[in-house]
Amino acid sequence: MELGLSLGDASKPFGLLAKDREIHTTRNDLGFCMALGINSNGRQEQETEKEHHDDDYADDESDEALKTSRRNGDQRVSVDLPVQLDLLPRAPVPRSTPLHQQSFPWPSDNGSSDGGSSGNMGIPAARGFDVNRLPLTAEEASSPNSVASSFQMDFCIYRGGNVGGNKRDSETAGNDVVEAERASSRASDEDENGLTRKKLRLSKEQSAYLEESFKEHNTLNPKQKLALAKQLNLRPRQVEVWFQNRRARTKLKQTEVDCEYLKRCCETLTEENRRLHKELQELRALKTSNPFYMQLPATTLTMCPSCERVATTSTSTSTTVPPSTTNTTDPSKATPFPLSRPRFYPFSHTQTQTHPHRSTAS
DNA sequence: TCCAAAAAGACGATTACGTCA
DNA sequence: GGTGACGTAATCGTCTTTTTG
Repeated sequence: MELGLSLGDASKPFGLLAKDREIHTTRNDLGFCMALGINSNGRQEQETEKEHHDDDYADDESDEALKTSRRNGDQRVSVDLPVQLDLLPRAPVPRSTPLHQQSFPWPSDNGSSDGGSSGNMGIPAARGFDVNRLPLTAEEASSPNSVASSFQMDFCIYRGGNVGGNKRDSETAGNDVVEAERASSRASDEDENGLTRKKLRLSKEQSAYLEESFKEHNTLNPKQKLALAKQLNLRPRQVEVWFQNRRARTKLKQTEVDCEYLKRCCETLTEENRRLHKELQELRALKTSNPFYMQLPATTLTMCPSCERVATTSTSTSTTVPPSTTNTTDPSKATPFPLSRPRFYPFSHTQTQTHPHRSTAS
């Protein structure tokens, strides 16, 4: 099943599935481009490797190292995106930061890449966005859900100065320090009761990098997730949640666009319906005023399917009526939809013409 | 080969937190 | 400083698909 919607450039053929590259390359041309497709087996190819669903990054790492592929390393990264939506600004995303200077370290298809060894993309490992992997005390380490780690990220970054190329002005940094201190206070409280939900704000760099990776893959397989988590020093669960929320936002935007488009279609069709009603009334009025108007045998009214000209054929003559000369409606109110259905123009026409597509004998 | 249970992932709905006007 | 709106990280429940015994 395929469903495609393209707004902004109807002249370009709209390809579905495995066209995400094309969509990306034509981003400058498209204001909005969306594709929905389901491949042959009805779902995106699923990553086969199993991964724990946990909140402990350390466990993630150790478990991941012990995992073996159930399909002999069949770590295929799906190319066919079930949903493709490009709602991004036309301006290309600036890649001036080191985060964007290199491609994403997606594990190769053979699964040989561990993400960590495939390149750091210019990101200093464990520096800059170290949210959860900074040195933990034994107590903190025993509490993987503790928010102390996120506090440590903030505090470490700004206490340690410009770490990892995070260039923030002193004012922002000062606010962050205050925020970090607040987080520290909360963290200590939360560690005691463990009830309050923790929430961290991803840095701009992290968000930008996740955004870039989302443009390449809107879903992640476990290896990709782990690699991304390593690169950004986030927990895999955080990456997973971010992608989940990002997909939800994309879908929401997509729904909004769909609604707007359907609304415009509805308005246009309503206008067209109103116009046709008006035309019908005019025809009925004409018929009433001239009761002999449509007394021709039905078999004498024919229409050319190609040019939509109505020919009133009699035993000896054939009269064609060009639509443009007989349409009583305002041309400026013509529907923007291409009207492919045949239209009947029953006005009498004294001028006898030869139908261009048929001989008078036929 | 069939089947049920388990596991994993995705999604929708919702909550809760951080930021800003 | 308080407050509401908004964005978003995080959680929960459910469903679907795949794997496994």
